[in-house]
Amino acid sequence: MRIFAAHLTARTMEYAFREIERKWQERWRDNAVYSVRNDVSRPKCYVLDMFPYPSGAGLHVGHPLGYIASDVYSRYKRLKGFNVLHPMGYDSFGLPAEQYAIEHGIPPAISTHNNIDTFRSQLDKIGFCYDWTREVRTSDPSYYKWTQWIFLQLFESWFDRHRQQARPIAELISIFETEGNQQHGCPGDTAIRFTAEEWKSFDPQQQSDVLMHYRLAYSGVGEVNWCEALGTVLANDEVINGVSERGGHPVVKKKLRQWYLRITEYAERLLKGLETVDFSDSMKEMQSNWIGKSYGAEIDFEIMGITGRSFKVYTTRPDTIFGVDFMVIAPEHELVESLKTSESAQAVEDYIANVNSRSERERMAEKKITGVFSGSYCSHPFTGQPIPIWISEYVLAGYGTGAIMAVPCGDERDFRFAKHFGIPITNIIGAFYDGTDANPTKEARLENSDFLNGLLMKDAIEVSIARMEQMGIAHRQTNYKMRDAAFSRQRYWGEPFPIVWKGEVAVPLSVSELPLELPQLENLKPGPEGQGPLANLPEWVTVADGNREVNTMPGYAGSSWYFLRYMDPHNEQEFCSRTASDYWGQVDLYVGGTEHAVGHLLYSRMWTKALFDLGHIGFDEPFKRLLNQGKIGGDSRLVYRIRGTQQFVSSGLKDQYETDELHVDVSLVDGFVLDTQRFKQWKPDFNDATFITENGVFTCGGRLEKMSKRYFNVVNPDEIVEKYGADTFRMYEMFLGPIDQDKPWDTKGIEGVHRFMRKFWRLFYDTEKGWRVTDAPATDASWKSLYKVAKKVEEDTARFSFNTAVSGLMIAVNELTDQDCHSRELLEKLVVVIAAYAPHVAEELWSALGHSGSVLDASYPAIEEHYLVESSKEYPVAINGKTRTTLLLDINLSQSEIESIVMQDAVVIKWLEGKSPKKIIYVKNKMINVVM
RNA sequence: GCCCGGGUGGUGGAACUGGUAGACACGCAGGACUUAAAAUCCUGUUCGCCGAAAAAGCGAGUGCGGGUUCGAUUCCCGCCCCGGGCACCA
Repeated sequence: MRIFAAHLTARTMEYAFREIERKWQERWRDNAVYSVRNDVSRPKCYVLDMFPYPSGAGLHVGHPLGYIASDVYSRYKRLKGFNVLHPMGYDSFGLPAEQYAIEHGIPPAISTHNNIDTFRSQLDKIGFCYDWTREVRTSDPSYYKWTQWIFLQLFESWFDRHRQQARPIAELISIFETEGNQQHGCPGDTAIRFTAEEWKSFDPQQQSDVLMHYRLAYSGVGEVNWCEALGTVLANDEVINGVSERGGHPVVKKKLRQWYLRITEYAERLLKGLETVDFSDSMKEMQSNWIGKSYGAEIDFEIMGITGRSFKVYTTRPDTIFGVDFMVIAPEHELVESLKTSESAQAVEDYIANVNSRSERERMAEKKITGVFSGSYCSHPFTGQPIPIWISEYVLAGYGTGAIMAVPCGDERDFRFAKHFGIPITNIIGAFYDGTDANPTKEARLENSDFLNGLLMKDAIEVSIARMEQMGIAHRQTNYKMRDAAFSRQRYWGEPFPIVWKGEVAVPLSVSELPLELPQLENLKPGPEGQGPLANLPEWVTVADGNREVNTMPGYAGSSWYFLRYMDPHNEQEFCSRTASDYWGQVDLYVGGTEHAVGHLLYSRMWTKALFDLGHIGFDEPFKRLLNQGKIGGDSRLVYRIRGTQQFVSSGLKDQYETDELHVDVSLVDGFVLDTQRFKQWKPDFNDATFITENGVFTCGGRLEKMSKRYFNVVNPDEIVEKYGADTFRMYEMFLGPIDQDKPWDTKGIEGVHRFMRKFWRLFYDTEKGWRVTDAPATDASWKSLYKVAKKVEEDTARFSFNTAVSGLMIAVNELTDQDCHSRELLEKLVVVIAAYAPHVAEELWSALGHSGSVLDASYPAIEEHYLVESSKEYPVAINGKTRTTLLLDINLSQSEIESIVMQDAVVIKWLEGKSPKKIIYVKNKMINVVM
């Protein structure tokens, strides 16, 4: 098909990547090459990138790494015959846009829109195969209509612990009407118990309050960091030493009404579900640590002096019951008031006041031991001895019962507390306790432990629980560290809650009233009394017989279900049709960073489970397989200035002077060599700079660190694409190393990949000879090279070993060049093999080879194994495990044939020194080892 | 402190199930082509010893010290270092 080559000018015989890439990007767009239909007749593959927040800073070369990997994988699967869903969109609600609006007066909707445009234009240059007709934006009312709808689904549901699934709240109401809540204890407040008759006697307000304790999305009172001077609520990391980070104003705990998701009800299923998904072990580990399941017992202790009053502690080590030297309750514990005595009252109150002045994060970070004696005692259930009850912040109100039994000989924190306050320590583990440290062992034999004496601790756990259960003072209890997720923010730029408060009753909007649009608002200052900015819009807040909820949803609301919307993005009747979700199902490959390990991934897993329970989708884990890409670090360049001067010294000589180190923009440096002229112009300070060079060259120092503007080490993908082309950029990002590892960016290294691209091009075109493809048959050696690389790219892409796939392509191109192979039949297949990695050049050559459609509609070549079969192999021959020579041998030789050949070999004879070998190990197709 | 990753040439990395350590690149050195440069191509490049050099040969070598094995980057035990996550969770 020389016709196709004929119109090419000499200039285009060169690898003109800029023209090629522009041309194909336009064609892809104009012909909607990447739009995907929900074609249920074809096998599906769903490949998804983690939802990006469109930040104003733009992309650096580290950001697209995961996108390139998922793009390569998507294209590869399409070549293998799959209908591939590969969408992209924006998690466009969020705090940065709101903060930007407050500081610059640009409305969040506008700045977000601009950021998305920048983001998109950067992505487009890299040549991704996203189906942009499916783009979603969480801040778009047509999207958040369904976020609100799902919120209402959660609001109208409760979790049936017997069935371990969500059910409609209406079913709970009918249960209450027939049998009260005897079978379904209240997750929000275990003290709530009622019969059917009592339920019916409740007024609407009481019924509403009870139901709120069951709902999966519920409203409750939570503590926030309240800063009176700023009139706003602060996040934990905005509070330092009890004052606000901005301005240093005092911050106090304030109880505010908040929304929560009852994710704790799903703890068990979130844990179990990990067994069914293909995530890395470390990712599963992080999630299960976060969920934090533990087995133990709740034990009642009688308080002395208050007849009949007792309190519960939670412990995982009931076997240590005789080692209890004191009790500790959280400062927020409800018994604090009743435990304090006239002598202790002042100290207790001072302590509580001090604790309240600090954020939870600070309390957790606190290393000092603090606490106060409550003034009261409880009695030991077996010995009847009095045990002092202390109050300390190291016990958290939200975990277990908010009270512990302290066993200083076995628990590090209890030990330090006892030492600090001079509380005597009982030893129940003999020599395992040395008096200088607690020992948390379970292997000791118990002493001083009455009926447990002589038992191994791990066995005594069961014995002690059984005994205490029998006595009616304890029961087994499984606990989870995880807490319910706070689901409201006192902010503007988020989804409004579809809730109207009528008195104290939260009334949901009806579906027909959705979306409840976020009103335009000029002034984004906080509302009165810690409320969000929406409280400043009374005309929006006030509705007939009620007030709208003024909180908005947090960032993770929209991102918890977006993968479902991509399946059916324009559906105005449903969040996603069941037909679409049944077809596309789970995300087959989810690509993103580890920073979302416990937040986003757990929330979206919970939403998926709830939607599954309620019958809206047919699967309960959203992501079948997770690939975490590593980060690309920056390679900074440093110059050394002699202190107090404008004289700079080359890095090899810097130790001879007293110097200060400065970061220099990496674009001014070639490798390590500084362009001193440009450096002088870079900043006014350096106009008069002088340089002490080494042999006329000024070299910089280097350091690997985070890619960041302040280190001047940011490399913009736009520049790389402009200089080398998108295909080279994609290939190079993949070539850098294993996708899941962190690695430094080295712009210098991209040259090698670009050389490879040109070498590949020259299999087809030569600047002088023009089009080189011929109809001559390829040699067997060439076919072997082709099928070897086809097989390698296939296997390596499937297991995400993109770097080795690229090196395989390099080897193939090197071999085919050496073989002077220009066979059309062979090169057509090679173009398909490379297409997923370098899509633009593949399209160009596919077209030049005479094809009219996209190369993506070709099929990946079937491997013809017979070209790969070897008849002989060069075996390494080792003497005692050390390779001494090699022998080219037929692959099908027997052990005895091998032995006789090996024994005649001169090198082997030399090493044997006349002795006969003990044995000869022959592993077919691997190696030969002569053991002396 | 606990948990999870990871330590291989000057650099990024390869070696997939225990079988020729260093593929493929970068960089560097030398050479060809060129008036010159760019581009391209060729040769060499783990370290040490031996040698004028090349070839050949020998020794060491995958963070350190042991072990299992005919054979260990790979498996086991004990350390060291780097990166990440969690951190009073009873």
